[in-house]
Amino acid sequence: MPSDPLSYTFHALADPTRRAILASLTTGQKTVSDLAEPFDMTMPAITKHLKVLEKAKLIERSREAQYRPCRLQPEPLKDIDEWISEYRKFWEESFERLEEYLQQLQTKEKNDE
Amino acid sequence: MPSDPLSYTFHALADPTRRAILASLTTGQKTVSDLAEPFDMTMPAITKHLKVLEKAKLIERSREAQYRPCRLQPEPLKDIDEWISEYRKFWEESFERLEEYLQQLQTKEKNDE
DNA sequence: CGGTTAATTAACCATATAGTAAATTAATAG
DNA sequence: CTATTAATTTACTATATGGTTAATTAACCG
Repeated sequence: MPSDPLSYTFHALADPTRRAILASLTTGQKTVSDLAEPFDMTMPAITKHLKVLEKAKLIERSREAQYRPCRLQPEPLKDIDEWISEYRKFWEESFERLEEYLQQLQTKEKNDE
Repeated sequence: MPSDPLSYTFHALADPTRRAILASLTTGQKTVSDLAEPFDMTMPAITKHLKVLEKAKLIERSREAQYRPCRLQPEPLKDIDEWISEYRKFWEESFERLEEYLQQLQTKEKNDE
């Protein structure tokens, strides 16, 4: 388990349950029971997922009476977005090549008329 | 190991060696030995990392004589970019709130003059 | 106080990962 | 054909992950 922040974030996102938890938090803060409800999984399993998300700083937790509400912390996603932006030109280039190819096809069709 | 494509991609990216390999491939295709060279790691370890990247469709491989050149396949990064774009508004909102707060500070300072 | 609800911790299990060294495959070069 | 280079496969290790059940902590309610 590499311990640099970017690896932690990617690792935390590499699980559909954890991504679903994040999605669920986009509508506002939730308790652990709220978050666990849609999943066919015991509470300790959810607690573990939340720890992974917390370690990656993707969520923040507080305490309200016996509840421990979680809320989304988008900063690490921003870091991933920045990392990935270095690669954006590669799929944009592919897209340009595709466009070019499609234009060539169209030109060819016109010539065939 | 969740087997949906997005989880595979995030998992593949959750390792600094694999991200460095991808970065190295941005300058063009490379052989396995080329890719292994900067790392203090044996060849089989690199082969394993390449398999993870290949399974995630982040690289594509071919054969040229006794070499097996790798090249970048950016499509899965595009998928991640699309996934993350759903969350973009969250850090943009935070930024807006910060801007708002800074403006309030400035207004306050003017009133204090 | 005693009972209930929310959540975590502890102990455990099966499987996956990340690496190694040694053996093997595949193609080239002489 | 033989030796060399590139890379993979095999077999093995240690550690991490993702889940379970049972026990424990923490705060509220009557």
